[in-house]
Amino acid sequence: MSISESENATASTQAFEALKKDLIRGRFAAGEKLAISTLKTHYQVGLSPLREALNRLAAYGLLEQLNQRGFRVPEIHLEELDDIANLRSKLECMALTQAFQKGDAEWESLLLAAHHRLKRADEQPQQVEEWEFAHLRFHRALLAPCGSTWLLRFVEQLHDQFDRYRRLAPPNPEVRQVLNVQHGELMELALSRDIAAGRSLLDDHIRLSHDVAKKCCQPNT
Amino acid sequence: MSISESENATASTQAFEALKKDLIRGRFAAGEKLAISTLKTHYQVGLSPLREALNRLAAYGLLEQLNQRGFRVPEIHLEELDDIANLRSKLECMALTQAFQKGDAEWESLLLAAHHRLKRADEQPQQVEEWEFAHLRFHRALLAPCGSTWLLRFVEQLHDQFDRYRRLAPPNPEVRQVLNVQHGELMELALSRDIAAGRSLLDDHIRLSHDVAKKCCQPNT
DNA sequence: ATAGTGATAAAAATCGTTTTTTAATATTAA
DNA sequence: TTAATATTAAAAAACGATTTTTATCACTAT
Repeated sequence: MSISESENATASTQAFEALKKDLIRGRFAAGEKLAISTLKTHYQVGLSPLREALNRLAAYGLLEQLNQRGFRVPEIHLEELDDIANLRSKLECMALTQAFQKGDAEWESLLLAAHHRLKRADEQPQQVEEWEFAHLRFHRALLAPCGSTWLLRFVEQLHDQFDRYRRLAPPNPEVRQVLNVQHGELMELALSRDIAAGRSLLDDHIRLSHDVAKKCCQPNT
Repeated sequence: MSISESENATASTQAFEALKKDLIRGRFAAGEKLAISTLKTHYQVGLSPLREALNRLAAYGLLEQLNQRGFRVPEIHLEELDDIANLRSKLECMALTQAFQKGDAEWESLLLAAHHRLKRADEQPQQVEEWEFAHLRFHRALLAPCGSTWLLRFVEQLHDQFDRYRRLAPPNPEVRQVLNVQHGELMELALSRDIAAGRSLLDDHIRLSHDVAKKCCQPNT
């Protein structure tokens, strides 16, 4: 997703990425109206690049844009979480099938590496953002060779949407433990190209996170 | 998609919609670098709203954004057309299944109306944009009650991408004739809730357009 | 008391200019 | 002649100020 090769990022792009992270992390309340002048001082950017970032985020679906009355954080709805999770399952299983068919030895190495990094990050439970990033990268690596740019794009977008809901729930070590085991198993199934088992496990994996996220979704439905 | 309720649209939104239309219509050459100052005079908007529109279009996938070097129209690639068409088939068939299950009498009426408007538009072959709009609306109406906001969003996005390719091909009355018959059949199958036949026909429908579009895709692969 | 109207304050959107970065061209050294 | 460097021109990005729109609140009339 990130346009920037971490170097020459414009103020727009930096603001976009910082805001995106904070929106997924839950720094803003659901339904909250964003005060542009506040954001301006907080993110230390001018008005123009900030507005460009907000426009991108609205087009991406992490903000709502209301003509002549600014931007607001989307509300949380149980039905939307269900929609996101269900579609995510379908699209990721689709991608997994193709990835298992097309993935080569290079892919296996990268997946192994991503999994290792994820396990390492899991040993530092205080560094939440590092784990989140490693987690995202593992799931990306798993589906990367599926061959469809657009499918990967939508999967990423749904993953971001899903994470916004998931991260409303408080950390749960037991569940985390299960999810981590599943990551290892997904990697193994990738190596053995077991499509049926892979799809089934990925589906369980998403459903488990979904169930946890659901519990924190009741208040503002 | 359109944020504006056609009234209080901001300059950003107007520029976004005008540019989107022109990008899909093929007013710009594939790969072309957009000269912002030219666009400014052409669309009669200031720099800020124009840049906001360009940022939205890039996030939507109708433009490429290169940090510090502006915006360009994406290249045309046969492989991408295949990707778009294949994914579009899968997602639309998914949506069709759910729509046929959930659609009610109100949906049937709206679909009937949309089909009628499409047939009328087809009698005025010189008014291309009117037909295109009616066509888009018919396909929207067909899948509307599928129950998944996100699926509809992705379907719409792929439809726009697909149309950019499709509209590179010169008009073909014979093919158009077949497609129109299929629209009527799709409507009939919707009324009779024949999911299997509906999926199969929708798949054929997309494949036929795909095949036509393919022929105009060779030069710059 | 309530609905409607007008004035005021706040915020969003837009504009024109300045700064920064990239691209093109010319210049110099190997 | 080629490659590297400096210079200039062009374009993108960002800023600060202005305009426009919306929201708030007081006031008036019913």
